[in-house]
Amino acid sequence: MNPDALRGHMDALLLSVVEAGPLHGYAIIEALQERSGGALSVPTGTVYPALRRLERVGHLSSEWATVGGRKRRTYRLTDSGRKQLEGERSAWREFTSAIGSVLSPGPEAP
Amino acid sequence: MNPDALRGHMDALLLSVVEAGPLHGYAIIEALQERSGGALSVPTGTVYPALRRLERVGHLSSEWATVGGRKRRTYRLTDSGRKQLEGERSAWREFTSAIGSVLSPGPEAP
DNA sequence: CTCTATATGTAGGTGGTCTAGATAAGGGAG
DNA sequence: CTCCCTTATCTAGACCACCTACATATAGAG
Repeated sequence: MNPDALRGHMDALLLSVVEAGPLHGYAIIEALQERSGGALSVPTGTVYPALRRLERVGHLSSEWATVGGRKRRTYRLTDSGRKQLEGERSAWREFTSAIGSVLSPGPEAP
Repeated sequence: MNPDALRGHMDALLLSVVEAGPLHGYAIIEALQERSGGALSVPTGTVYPALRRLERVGHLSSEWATVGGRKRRTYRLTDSGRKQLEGERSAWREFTSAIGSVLSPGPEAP
């Protein structure tokens, strides 16, 4: 997967993964891999800063938890984040539609 | 359209637009707008350097023409570019599939 | 003459992502 | 006990595709 292709879609991916329930960063990375059928392997150096950015703008909130001696920062979708995710989903549809119509070799039918 | 979303898909768009026949930069920008239903308005500062980059790597070739006193640099898809476009199209399908499966709220069926 | 459309190009800035490395604790293998 | 893998988080710095803004030039309309 070309890294540049993810530009501008990272937020949607992260928000979508934590939609069902709170998750910590490491689990988010695994969830991305799993739900994409292994196609998405996003490095930690991308995910952790992105999560902090999303928290900074208010789309996520976080709290620390300790499970089995391991410290985790668990992220939760805020109301703002839920609205944002809605917007991201419709933006995604518009985006794929626009690119798809340029990429598809078929000429317009009369 | 969020500019970042286009990252990594510009090549596919440009190659696809010149697939049917040679076009010059200005016409390529108009074709992108038209074929996307107005969704894609890519600035000249993006397109011209991108076209030069694609020529540098051999996916496009160019020649100057003068039409009605205006100078145009007309770009043509090379064999290498045609192969590249094929690859870009399949990459696009994989990309949309991967993102789509993460973004879609539906849980996997048993 | 002025303004718009056509047409191409560059310099410099932005910012999200990646690379690479640091830190730390649990648990199994040997 | 020691080594190593997994789990878990974080940051500094580099990269580079894209954008903004500007410069240049001709044709044609008003």
